[in-house]
Amino acid sequence: MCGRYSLATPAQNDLRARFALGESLEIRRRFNVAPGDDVVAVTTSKEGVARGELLRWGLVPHWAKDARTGFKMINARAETVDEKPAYRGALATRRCLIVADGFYEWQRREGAPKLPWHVTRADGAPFAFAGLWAIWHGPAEQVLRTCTIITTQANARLADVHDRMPVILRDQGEEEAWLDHATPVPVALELLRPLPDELTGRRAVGPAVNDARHDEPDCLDDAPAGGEPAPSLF
DNA sequence: CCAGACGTTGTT
DNA sequence: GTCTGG
DNA sequence: CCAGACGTTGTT
DNA sequence: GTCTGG
Repeated sequence: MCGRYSLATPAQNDLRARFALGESLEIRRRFNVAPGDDVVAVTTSKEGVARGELLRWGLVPHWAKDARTGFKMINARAETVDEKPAYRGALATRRCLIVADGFYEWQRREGAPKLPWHVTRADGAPFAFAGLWAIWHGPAEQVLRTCTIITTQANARLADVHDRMPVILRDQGEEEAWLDHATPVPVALELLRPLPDELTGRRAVGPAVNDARHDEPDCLDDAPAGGEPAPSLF
């Protein structure tokens, strides 16, 4: 799945050019983005123009009674996203990009603490998750713009760490197709594949990332020696 | 018809 | 809002 | 995803 | 165990 990620790339101007985020959007270096945070995203206006904005991670559908619903909807399964009532409408008209440069997966181990891995593109370049977004009108004048990250089966490169991974669009062409309102849903669904093994990089990291409130560079530090999976005793 | 869910992951 | 289950 | 709470009454 | 908050 995808419950934590990074956008640590220091070159903000490169990000603005690469993803058409606009000049005014504030882009902070993030080492530990968690559900409930405002995240850097690209949506499409009614006129069909891509624009950068901040969306709260955790989709709150327009019919939700309260905003806490979002914590249950941080991911949408690619295999069923066109069937689920909570996502089907968004799939047709509110697809978005969520800008990142890595994500974290926790590997469960017998007799040892869960080991976090930082997964990136093999070349370390920033990328976009395939996402969906929604607008929610709360009590008073409260308006929330929220999003979810689509997940799929993990590729072979990550199979020993976890069985799910977020959908990372492969290139700018796929990103434009995902954002384009003219792309029919069946065509958009074809983009929801695992990143190819040869484009995937991974590195075990230390426990700093475990705490969602800790958003510091040491989240990316190498796992301490002995943190790698020990040979099974049996 | 009304009531209640609407989500994913991992673990038992 | 829309679908499913009762 | 992980971490941390999981409760009520009454008083400030 | 399950829910909430980050």
